[in-house]
Amino acid sequence: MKHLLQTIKIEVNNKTYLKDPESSDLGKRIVEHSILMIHELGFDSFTFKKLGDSIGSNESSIYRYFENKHKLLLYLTSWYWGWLEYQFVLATNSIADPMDKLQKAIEVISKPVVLDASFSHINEVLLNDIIVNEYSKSYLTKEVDTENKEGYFEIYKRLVMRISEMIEEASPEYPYPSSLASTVLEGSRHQYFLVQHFPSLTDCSEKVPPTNYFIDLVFNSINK
Amino acid sequence: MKHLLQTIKIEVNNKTYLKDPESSDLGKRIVEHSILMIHELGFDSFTFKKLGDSIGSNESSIYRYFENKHKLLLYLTSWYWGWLEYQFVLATNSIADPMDKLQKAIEVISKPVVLDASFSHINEVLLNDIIVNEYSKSYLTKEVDTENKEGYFEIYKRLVMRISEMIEEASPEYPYPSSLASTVLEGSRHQYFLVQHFPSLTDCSEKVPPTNYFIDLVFNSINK
DNA sequence: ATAGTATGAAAGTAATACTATTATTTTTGT
DNA sequence: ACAAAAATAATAGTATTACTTTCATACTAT
Repeated sequence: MKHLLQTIKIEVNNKTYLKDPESSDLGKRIVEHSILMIHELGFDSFTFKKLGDSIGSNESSIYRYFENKHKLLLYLTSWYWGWLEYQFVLATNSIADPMDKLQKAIEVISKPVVLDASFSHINEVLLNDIIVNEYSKSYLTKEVDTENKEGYFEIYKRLVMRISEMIEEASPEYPYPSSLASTVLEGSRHQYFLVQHFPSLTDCSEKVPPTNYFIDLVFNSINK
Repeated sequence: MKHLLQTIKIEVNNKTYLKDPESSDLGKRIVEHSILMIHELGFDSFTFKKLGDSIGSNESSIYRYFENKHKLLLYLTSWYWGWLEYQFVLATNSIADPMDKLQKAIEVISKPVVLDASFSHINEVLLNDIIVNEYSKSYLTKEVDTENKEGYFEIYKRLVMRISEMIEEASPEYPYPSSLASTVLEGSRHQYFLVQHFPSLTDCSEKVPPTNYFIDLVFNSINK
């Protein structure tokens, strides 16, 4: 996917950070290496201490950018959904036919992720893998309702609603557009998880992405 | 759902515990109060220290039953899936027609949970809520592949496969029975989560359980 | 009566998730 | 070129967690 504009910045809720990591070299290195490190160690074993050591910086400096590692995860996941939303809008915007539009939408959100050179310090392939393996941890907390009110999940919700609206446009009588939209977005990442860890529970594989399954699912649901 | 047998014991992988909690009074109180406490505090804030205090027992005594709180979560989740599988089999076993059977299966796994008096120290309603809000944490770990090999997710996998087989029986040509089965089981709990925390992302509600949505989804998929 | 088993109490350890203080380096405005 | 301000680094400290260890006590079965 190519960008039309040279300089795009994915806007993330500014409560996720104390200081915008895009505003400095250290900030970008924190983001860059946190992705590498969370991918390598898993979110639970990842600490700011280890991250500081790995980028030759100090724990306390990282705390000036992010309050704690949960907020960093919210930053990374919001960035991811913002990035995906951008591709989603770009790919579907010009399509007039509601069915074609919806099909394209499902493709964008369920196809394998490839590197996007526009954001040099962010490895989208690894970040996608973090989302597949850790995203639920960002909202499976006792603070989810407060954080939701504070807007930490806005981009994700907006994306689900965009899909939901497309389903409604393609089939105004279909009674479950929001549930179906959330099923496709959440389910898509879950199918990738199953391919990696529980291959017997899915018909998808390294070679068969969940795209065909979800296209089949959605179009059979709305065209009874 | 009534049980046919007076004394049913849900069998859980014995590696989840050091000493079977069903074998003693203290063990049962650990399980009983861990459910109350995880439900109240969330899994992340729950500790064996707090649990010990609340049941008037000692942290070290709890460690004699469960290695750590992750293993306790594996125990509770396995018990839950075993309990659900029992109801699933009981409800569907005698149905001959594959379509009726499948419909009943979806109902059992997606309907709201009610208290089951057969297991007096386990509150199934609260346990179900724990599954909705915490289940992913049992497998979103770096150890998932090892633990999967060691059989910690057997019951869950067996349940997905039972659903998958029913889908195949109802519609042998349908190409994604496993993916659809995992979507229904995982998606069902996700829809309950959305009802609780992100109601704008679902068409289900307190009054409309996800059952109808999933029946619609499955039957439109397999009867093109 | 006693050996074995279950539980409790208390203390200790290493790691985590921070906070606070002070020092040093870098950047910026004039 | 120089001073002030801002950013970063170094160090130390705290409370909590997730255990482990040791020892004491109680209860249980023969």
